[in-house]
Amino acid sequence: MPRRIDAEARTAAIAEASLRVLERDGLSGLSVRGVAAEAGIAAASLRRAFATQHALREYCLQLIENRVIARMMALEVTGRALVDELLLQLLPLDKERRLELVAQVQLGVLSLTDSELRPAAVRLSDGVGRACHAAVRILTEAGQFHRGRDPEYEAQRLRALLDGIAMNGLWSGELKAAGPMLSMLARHLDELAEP
Amino acid sequence: MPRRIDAEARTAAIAEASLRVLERDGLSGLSVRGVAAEAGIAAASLRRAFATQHALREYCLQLIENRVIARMMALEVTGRALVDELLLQLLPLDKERRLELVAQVQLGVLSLTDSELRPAAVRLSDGVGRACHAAVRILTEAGQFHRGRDPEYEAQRLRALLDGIAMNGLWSGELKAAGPMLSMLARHLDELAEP
DNA sequence: GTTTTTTGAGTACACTCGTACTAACAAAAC
DNA sequence: GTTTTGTTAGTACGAGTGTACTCAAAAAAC
Repeated sequence: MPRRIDAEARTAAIAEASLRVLERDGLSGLSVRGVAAEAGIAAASLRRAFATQHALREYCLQLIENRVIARMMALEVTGRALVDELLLQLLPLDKERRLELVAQVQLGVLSLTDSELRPAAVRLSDGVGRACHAAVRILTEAGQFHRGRDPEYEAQRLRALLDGIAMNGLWSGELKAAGPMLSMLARHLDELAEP
Repeated sequence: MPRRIDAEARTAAIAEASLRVLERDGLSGLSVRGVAAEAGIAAASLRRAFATQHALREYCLQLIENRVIARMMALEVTGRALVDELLLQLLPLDKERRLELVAQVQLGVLSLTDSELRPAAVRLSDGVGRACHAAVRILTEAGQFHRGRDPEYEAQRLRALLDGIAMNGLWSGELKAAGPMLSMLARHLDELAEP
């Protein structure tokens, strides 16, 4: 009976268009009409996939989480190299990751004053924290984490540092700050193995 | 001839009302009518002080910078204690500082897609960087910065860490994260004096 | 007193917003 | 073929937006 049942692909395509709109026009551009135009569909079709704008914004955060996790799962290295690649998925090093991060920050800031959106934003934020704890664990197993250091403290400090590097990278234009971001993170990880 | 010439006090009062609106309602609440209502004045009076909404947003960033700098100038301690107090002015430890930080992040994120607002946001961001460089310099002069460490690297890392701590503090509710933020920063500063 | 300037309140315009409809068209399932 | 479902286009509503006016009231300066 149904004409087509690619509901998942449709919602994903809409959410990806939303991310592009968020990076180009910011929060004010994330409207039903604007996203529908970016996705190349009718506004009514969008509202069939997402009944409210809140559902759309929530799914955007979900999509970002899914994309980051997918990239992390696809990594095939181990030890320190894995930690490097893991954390690099959270920095705005190329167009794709910058797109995700800008969208995440825009929606995250919105969640500060939109209580409905907070749970989704907090979930994504918690994911970053888990990744940093995992990074410390992997370093420990690889013998690249000095036994005298406090794993819990270092995980939290790494998380804050990572967020700070990412934010500073956002203020700078596109790729200008890719080098400094990489070297600072690498240098910090190096230090974890020593004193 | 003029009725009153307290133009500066008026603009400052409006901008302070804007910060309150930004924290309570977010960017979407920063409208001419909304801010005028919060400031307790007529919308026409607001538009006499700020001809465009862009001028209002720009002055909000200016006001935040002025307030932070004023607090820093008022500090009367030296050495490590000065560094502590200096950096604490940039963390959301109480209502006033959280208000400023939320407003700053809201406008900063807006500046990502509003090129007119970028210069003001970048100026404020640069101020944070200068504060971190000053912090490292003060620590060095006080003998609390190990000679083996790289001042430039440590200043940049401190800046990223500070931003990250601040952002993480924002996602957490109000004062819940004040303790962890303080201890993490203190511990990091302690380490700068050693290895 | 009069004059001058700012404020306050109100109104208006053209626009966009989220949301909710309708009606016509297209394609797959039976 | 018919039926069922999804897409499209269009319209409509009430609300909010930035911006731009007008006009009466109020207060300081002369």
